[in-house]
Formats: sequence, structure tokens, C-alpha cells
Amino acid sequence: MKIKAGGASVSLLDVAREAGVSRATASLVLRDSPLVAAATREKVREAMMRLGYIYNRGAANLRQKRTGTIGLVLSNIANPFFSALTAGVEQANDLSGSVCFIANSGESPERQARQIQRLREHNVDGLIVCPAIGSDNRLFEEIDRLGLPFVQVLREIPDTTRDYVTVDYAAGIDAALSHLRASGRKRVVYIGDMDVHSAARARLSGYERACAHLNLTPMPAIAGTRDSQYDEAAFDRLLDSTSPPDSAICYNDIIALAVMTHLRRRGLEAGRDFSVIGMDDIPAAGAAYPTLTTIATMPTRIGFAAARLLEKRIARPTRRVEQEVIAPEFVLRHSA
Amino acid sequence: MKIKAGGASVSLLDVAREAGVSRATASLVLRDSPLVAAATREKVREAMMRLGYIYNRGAANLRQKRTGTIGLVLSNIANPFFSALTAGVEQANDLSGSVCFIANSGESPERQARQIQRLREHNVDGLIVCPAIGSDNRLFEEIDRLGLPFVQVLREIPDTTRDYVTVDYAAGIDAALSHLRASGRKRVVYIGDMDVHSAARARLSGYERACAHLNLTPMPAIAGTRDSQYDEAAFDRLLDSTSPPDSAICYNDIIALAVMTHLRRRGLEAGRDFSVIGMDDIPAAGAAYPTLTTIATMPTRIGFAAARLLEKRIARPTRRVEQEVIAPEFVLRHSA
DNA sequence: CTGTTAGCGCTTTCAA
DNA sequence: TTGAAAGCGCTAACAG
Repeated sequence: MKIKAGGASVSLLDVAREAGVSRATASLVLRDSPLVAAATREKVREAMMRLGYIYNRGAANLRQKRTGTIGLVLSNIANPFFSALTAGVEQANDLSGSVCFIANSGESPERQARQIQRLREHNVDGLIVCPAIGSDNRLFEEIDRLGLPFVQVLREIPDTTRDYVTVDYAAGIDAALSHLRASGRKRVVYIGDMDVHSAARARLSGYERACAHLNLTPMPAIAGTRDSQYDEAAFDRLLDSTSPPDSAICYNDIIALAVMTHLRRRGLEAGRDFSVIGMDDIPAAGAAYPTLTTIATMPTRIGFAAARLLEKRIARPTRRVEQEVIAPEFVLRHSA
Repeated sequence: MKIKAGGASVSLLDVAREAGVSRATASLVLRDSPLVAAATREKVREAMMRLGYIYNRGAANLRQKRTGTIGLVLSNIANPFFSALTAGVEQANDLSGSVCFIANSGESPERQARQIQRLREHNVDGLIVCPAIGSDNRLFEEIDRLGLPFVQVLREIPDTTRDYVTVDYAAGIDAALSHLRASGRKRVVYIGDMDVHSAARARLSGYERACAHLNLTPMPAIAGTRDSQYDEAAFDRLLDSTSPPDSAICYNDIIALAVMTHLRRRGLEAGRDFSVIGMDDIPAAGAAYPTLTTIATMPTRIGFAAARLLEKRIARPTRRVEQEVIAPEFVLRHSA
């Protein structure tokens, strides 16, 4: 048994020599080709073991179109919602045998462009992106001009039609408002209005349509910010007005939890005196007191679906564009 | 302006031809070599722009030792703690210009081995691993036999000395117990004892040593499981005993939150009737009611440190092994 | 300062 | 069923 000196890696040629065959034959063994005789295959396999051979995909990629890598570009990895999404992508990848680069744009379009560029240099087979707030179309247009398979998640860039995974927010909000109405609430306010991306707009318009449809009078929405704060003063004014709300549906769980805390400061108990419903079902929602009723937006499932969609696109680049819509689940707990 | 047909990517040779120079010169421009004349550089740069050239690192990597990629193998990406850690790694990588593969072992040593194998095939420059429970030494021995730079985080494999980032749990627990004693608690129980990995053992022994050192009588620990459950029946028996505990320090925040919920069921209010302290400071801790006092284990900082350590190891493979210990922070809220 | 040449480790015709 | 030869896109060593 000979081992190459200096940690230099053993190549297919080494294996071939060791097994007494040509490089081409060894290559066929590598890829389980039926063309090679069982005995030869065995010899080669043994040589690989003996030398501790590691397949060099980098080299193989030079000759093939696919690299078996994809890129996942998120607007904020630290957010538990996105980590669940990542887990979903990872799960699908583990099944398909590809491996995933992760990148964090931190809501910066510049950083996002840099990351995507870097991923392209690494020859990823495709990209899953949750676009940073303020992303412009040009980058994405370039991506599909180049024919790089690409799936958008959650947020849609305007004037764009491509593979896309999103959540049927309207359905979730409809379920939530139905529940509120059934439990006697009549004045539901929406907290966390912001016009930053399609998901935020979809949530608000889901509320508006549900109100119309359930015969509830919509109230003016309370503004929110992209870092999950909301206009507490405006909320206070509304609570002190002559016709205060009796319940709230919030842009996300983080805002909902803040609202509950604020209500407590005002001596109101969420669930009894005022109903609060969040969105996303982050781990903190189940741990809060009272536990937060919320609309679960199924991040793991979103990630899994996006990875599958990307795989399909990579396999057939010209297939028609597909939009997958994940059904949310209404999670009834104690805050509403 | 000519564009290659069929989405075939433009190579450095195309650029060189377009600019009227040789491939080698173009390559130098690519890497900002001072050897090339300003005018030539400009010509080449323009040609790159014109053709929409994308640097192919895969090809470059065939000639160089480094690929500018690292692998991050975690035991559970969906856990918010690890997503914060990932964000830290990403941050360091963004600075150093490398890019990060992410893999999830899901606490399965087999899956972990498969993922690491896959990453090696992609020629990663190094690996950051939080070993799955039950990992055996062989895989890791092989990794450093091959001289693949490698940093362990949080959990230590027995009989091993290599680059390692961990948290000074003992110091955090000491601060927590000091606080409990100062606020009049005398009987502190440890909840979540499990002998699964070094971090779990370090947390329990931190409790034992702090008790000794602060003159508190240690109580028999309540058992926990790796999926963050604990032996509630045993806890009940202890509460009903003749000498019940007046406070608890828990293996992690998840267990601590469950303990608070259980106390409430028994009519006890955390913070007033019984003190509860968690560990890690996950987002849910701040959102709980009462808000959870905890020992923040700084996951982002851990990830950042690990990435830096790995970078140093990659740069100088023979440097002496380094262990970095992150200082935790005691976060005083309302549960204790 | 720029060009020539020789590979990196693999896959892929094509021929034997 | 196996082998020889060419080449993927780049960098490194050397010569000019």
C-alpha cells in the first residue's frame, strides 16, 4: 500500500495504475457503468479503498454541465423562520444528492448581488432566493437571460413571472378572521402594515378581503416596520378611541408577541379581554403566555417545495413556469 | 459584440481574443496582478464586461490548492441557536470572501459521515462541525490524517485535541447561581441531565462546581432527553417532597420554558414563587411570560469565532491547536 | 510587461 | 469490454 506524500490527494490515475487498468475504465467504475466487467470493477473498487480515493467533483464539473450544487440566498438567516426553510431545502437536497451553499443578504440588495455573483462563479446548478427588500429586477433578469435555473420564495419581484413558492396568506387570514367572528369579535385591527415586499402586501390585502367577505368593517391598519416593530402610539390612540378594536391580527408573530406584552401593560389579558393572532408560528409563539394563536406558514415545507421546483427546472430548463402555493394552517392556542 | 450561442459560457480565452491579448495576460488582469500595464488591463476589463464574462472558480480550483469554500455541518439547522451560529459563520465568510456549504446531520452519525464525504468531494478548504450525538472518532481521525482543516464547535469528541470553540458554561452557571443565592434561593435543582455530549456534561458539572463553590447543597438532577424534554414526574415528586427546591437551572431555554408552564399548572408563578433560569437565550426566551432569565451562550459569536479559527488553520495548517472559549452572558429578566 | 507551454483530474468520443 | 487521446477553463513557470 502506497500513500502519496504530503497529503497530496490520490487521483483516478493513481487508482487506475494500482488496479492495472486505464483511467477511462476506472472512471466508468466510479459511475457504476454496466460496461465494465465485474472482476475489473472489483479490482478498481479495492484499489480505491486501498488508496483512500476521494472523487474530485471539481474536476468532473469541468467536463459536465452540472455541479450538484445549488445556492440558497436568504434575506436573514438568523430568523428562525428562515432556518426552518433552510432545513426544508437541505432535506430535499439530501435526497437528491446535491449540496447547498448558503448566503445571507441581510436585506441588502448590494450584498445579495455580490453573493449571487460569487455563487455563479462556483457554477451552482441553480438558485433559490428570497429577494432582499429593494431588489431590483435587473439582477434577476440577467440570471434568467443566462438561463440559470432560479426559484423565488415568498417575495415576488414586480413584473416578473418565474418559478415561485409562496403561501396562501389570504386563506390563512380568512380562517383566522372567521374564528374571531365566531367567537364574537367584531372589530379586528391589522397591525404591521408596510409596503416593503409582496408578502407584506399580500398579508394586508388578505385581511381586507377577508373583512369584506365576512362582513366585518375593516379598521385603519397600524403601521409596522421591516424589523418587526409597530406604531404603538397609534395603537394606543385606537384603543382609547370611542370605538376601539376588540382583536388584532398581526403581520407576524414577533409583532403579535409585542402587542400582547403591551396589552398586559394596559391591564388587558390577551385571549380574554382582547384577541391577538400572529402569523408564521415561530417557536416563540408556542412558548409565550398566553400561548399565541397564529397562522402557521410552514417554512420547512416552503423550503422543501422550492428545492423540488428548482430540481425540476434544472432537469428541464424549458418547462413552463410553475407557482407553488403552500397552504397555511390556523393554529388555535390561547391568545384568541 | 458577439455572444456565445446556446447559453454556453464565455471563457477567459474568449475574453483574451476579444481584447487581443493572451489568456495568461487576461488571467493576470482577473487577479489584479500589478504585472500588467494599465492600458492592457483596461482593454481586458472592457472585453469582460462586453462578453459578460463570469470567472469559473471550478476551473481555477483545479490548479490551485484552495477553493474558497468551507463546509458547515450542524446537528440541527432548524434550531434557532444553530441558525444564529450559521449567521456568525456567514458573516466571517463574507469578510474573507469564501462561501459556505451547509449540511444538517440531524444528530445522525451516518448522515454526518455522508455529508462530510460529499463536502470533501467538493474540495472544501475546511470544515466546521458540531458533531452529531454518538459520532465516533474514526471519521474525525481520518479528516485530520488527510490534513483537512477542521474546527469543532460546542461538542467535543472524547480523546481529541484540535481546534475547538466552546462556551465557558461554568462561568455562566456560576453567575446564575450567585444571583439565585443573592436573591435568597437556597435549594437549586438542575433540570435536564443527560450524558450525550461534552456540552451537556459541562453544563451539569458547572452546576455541581458552582454549588460547591457557593456553598449550596446540590440536589439530585432531574433527567432530560436530547430532544429537550425532561422527567416531569420526577420533578413533581421533588416538589412534593419534604424538602422541595425553590429554584431551577435548566439545561436549555426550551426545557426552562416547559418548566415554567408546568409550574403555572401547579399554581406557582415563576419569578415569584420559584425561580427558573434557562440557557442559550433563544428568541423565545425574551418573548415568554414571565420573560426568561437565562445564560446567553452567544451563538453568533461562536460561529464567527469558528470561521476565523478555520481560516487561520487553512492559512497555516501546522500552527498549534487552539481552543477558543466564548464568555456567556447572564441575562436577568423576570423568571428569576 | 506579455506570450508560450504544460498541466490540474476528470469525462468522453472513438478505436481496438 | 477496455484503452488512447483530446479537452473542459484556468494558473504557473518560464522565456522573451
